[in-house]
Amino acid sequence: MFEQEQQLIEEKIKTYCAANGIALAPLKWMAIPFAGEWGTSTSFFQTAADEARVRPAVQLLDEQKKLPVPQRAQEIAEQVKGQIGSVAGVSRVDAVKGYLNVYFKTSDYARRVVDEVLASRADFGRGVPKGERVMVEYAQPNTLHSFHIGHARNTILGEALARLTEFAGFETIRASYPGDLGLSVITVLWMYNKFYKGQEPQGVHERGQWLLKLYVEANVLLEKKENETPEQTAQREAYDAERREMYRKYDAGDPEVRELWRVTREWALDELREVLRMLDVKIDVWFFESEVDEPSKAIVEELIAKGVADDERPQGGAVIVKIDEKLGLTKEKYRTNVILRSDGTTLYLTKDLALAKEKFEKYHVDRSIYVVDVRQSLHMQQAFAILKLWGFPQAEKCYHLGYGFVTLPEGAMSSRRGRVVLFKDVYDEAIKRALSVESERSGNVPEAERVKIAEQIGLGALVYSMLAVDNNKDIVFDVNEALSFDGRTAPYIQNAHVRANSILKKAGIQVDTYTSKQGNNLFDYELEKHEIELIEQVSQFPAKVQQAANEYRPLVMAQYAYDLANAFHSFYHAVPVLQSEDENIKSARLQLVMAAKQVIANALRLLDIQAPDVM
RNA sequence: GCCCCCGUAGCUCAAUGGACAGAGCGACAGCCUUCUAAGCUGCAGGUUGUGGGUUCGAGUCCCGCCGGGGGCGCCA
Repeated sequence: MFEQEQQLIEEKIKTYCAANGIALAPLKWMAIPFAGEWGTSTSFFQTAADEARVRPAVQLLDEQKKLPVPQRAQEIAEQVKGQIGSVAGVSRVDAVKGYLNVYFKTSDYARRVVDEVLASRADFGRGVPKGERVMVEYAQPNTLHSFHIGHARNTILGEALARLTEFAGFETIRASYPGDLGLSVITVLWMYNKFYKGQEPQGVHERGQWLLKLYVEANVLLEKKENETPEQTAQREAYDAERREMYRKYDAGDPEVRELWRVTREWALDELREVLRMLDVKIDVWFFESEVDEPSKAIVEELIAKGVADDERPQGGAVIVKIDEKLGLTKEKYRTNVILRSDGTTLYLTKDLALAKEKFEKYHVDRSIYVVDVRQSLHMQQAFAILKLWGFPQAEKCYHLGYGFVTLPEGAMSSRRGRVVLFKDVYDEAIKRALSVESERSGNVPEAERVKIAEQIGLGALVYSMLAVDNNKDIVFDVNEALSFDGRTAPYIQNAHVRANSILKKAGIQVDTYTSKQGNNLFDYELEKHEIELIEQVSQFPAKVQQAANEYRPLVMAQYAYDLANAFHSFYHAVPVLQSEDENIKSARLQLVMAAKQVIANALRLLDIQAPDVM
C-alpha cells in the first residue's frame, strides 16, 4: 500500500549510509506493533552486529562482555532519521530501540486502503498470476465407506488450499483420487451378494451409509474371534473363501461381478458427489484407482529398464526399489519398498507413481500437492524420492500436506468396525442447532431463508473448526466444540458481515454499484482507534493470502478472518456510523464498512464458508 | 534399531529469528429505549517440557535428555 514511500525512504537510508561509511545490511520492513497509529519499520541490529564483528577485538573494553549492538543500532537509527526529511504520505519518523519507525499519514493510508478495496471488490487481495500450475489432490475416500468426519477434514483442507493458491495467483487444478478397488471393496460386494442381494435403500445418503453397514457386518463375520468353536471357524473360513473367489472373479473380468461392482460403486460415488456439492467443492479431474491400476504396470518395466528398480521375480520375489542405496545415502531414510507384488499385482505406490507421471506429462503441473493423512508420510516421501530417481525435476515441487488425523474421544475412528462419526450426521445436527439459535435470536431472517441460512451457519461452524487448527495437529472431534457458535468461530465472523450489511442496508446504499468519490479526502478527520485498527486489518488481507498460499496453511487465513471480524465488532460497538456527527465522517465510515464487509466476504470465501447478509 | 511430528495460560490453539509470548473456551464483574448481545468492555491466568549451543537478539535454528503420538518390503 505504501511501497513507493517505503522505497523512497530505503533509498535515502542507503544513500546516507554509503556516504558515511556505514556498511548497511539488507533492510527488512515490517509493520510497527500497533500503538494508536500505524506504519512500517526496519531495524539496524544486523548492520550494527556486522560492524562489531569486523572491529578488532582490542578495541573492546574489558567490561564489554556483550557487543554494544543495541546502542549502536539506535545510534544509526537516529542518524538516519535526521536524513529522511519530509515524505508525502508520511506523518513522522521515529528512532526507537534500534528501529526506524515510519508512521503513515492516517488520512492518506485510510483513503488508499478503502479506495483499493472498493475498486477491486471480490478481487481485492488477488495475487498477480505466477505462471505456475498447481494441482491439489484431496477428497480421496475409499468408495463403499460412507463419508466420515475425517474425510471431511481432508476435503475442507484441500478445498481451502485450492481456493488460496488460486486466489494467490497460481493456476489451480482440483483433483480427487477415490479408492474404488481392493479387498475392502470386494468385501462389501461379497456381503451384498450373500445376504442382501436385490436390496437397495432409497436416498443418496441412505445408500452410502448402508454400504458402510454391510462392510461392518462383513468384517464381524470374517474376523477371527477368540474361543471360536470348530463350526464357527469352518464357517468363517468358508466365507473368506467365497470372498477370495469373488476377488478372483473380479480380476478375471467376470461380467456379473463387474456389474455388481459398477452399480454399488455408483451408489458410493453418488454420495461422495452429493457431499462435495454440499461443501461447494468442484473437482476438475477425477482419477479412479480402478482406471490407474492396469496402466500403472507399465511403469514398473520402465523403472527396471532405467536401473531404478530391481526385479527379484526370478528369485520368487517382488520388484523393489532400494531407494537409499540408489540415492547414495548411507543412513536409512527412505529404505526399500515394493512397487510390484511377486504375483504381478500393483500396490498403492505403483499407482501413485503412475499417477504422478500423468500429472506431470498430461497436466503439466509444476507443483503437486497431496492432501493426505500424515501417517502416510513415509509412503509419500518414498514416492517423491523414486520420482527424483526416475528423472522428474518436478519431484522437488511435490509436497505432501500431511494433516493430523481426526479421532474420537474414545479413540481412533475405524470404518471397519463402524466406529465413525458420519459427516452427514454432523451436518444435520449443525443445521438443527443453527435453526434453534435462529428461532431464539434472529427476528429479521425471512421465513423462506431460515433453512438456507442455518445451513450456511451450521456448516460454516464445522468448516471453520477444521481450518482453525494447524495442518499437523490431530483433532479430537467433539461435536459441541465443532458446532460452537460463539467466540472464535465462523458464526462470529459471519455475524460481523451481517452487521456490516445491516448498517449499509439502513443507510440505503446500493453496495454493488456504489463507487467511491476519488480525490475527495474523506478520511481527513481525527480517526478513532477502532477505525484505524479496522483499516489496518483490512489492509493486511493481500499479504495474508500470499502467506497462506505459500505456506499451504489455511489456518493463516482462518486466523486472519477472525482478527478482521474482531476488529469490526469492536469498531461496530465503539464507533457510530449512521449517527456520525457530520456528513463527511458518515460518508467515510460508510465506505469503510463497505470495504470491511467486502474483505470479510473475500476471506470467508477462501475458507469455503458462506457470508450471509442476515442471520 | 532407524525416521517423522508434537510439548506454550486450567482446557483447545496462535506467534516470516525481532519491540511487552497472544486469542478463544472456562471463571469472575459490567454493557441491550441507540447501526443485529451469535456482540462489546474489564479482570485473572506463563521459568514456552528440560540442559547446553549458535546469534546483537531464540517459543522459533542446532545438539543431548525427558514425555506423548505416528511410521518402517509385497495394506492403503
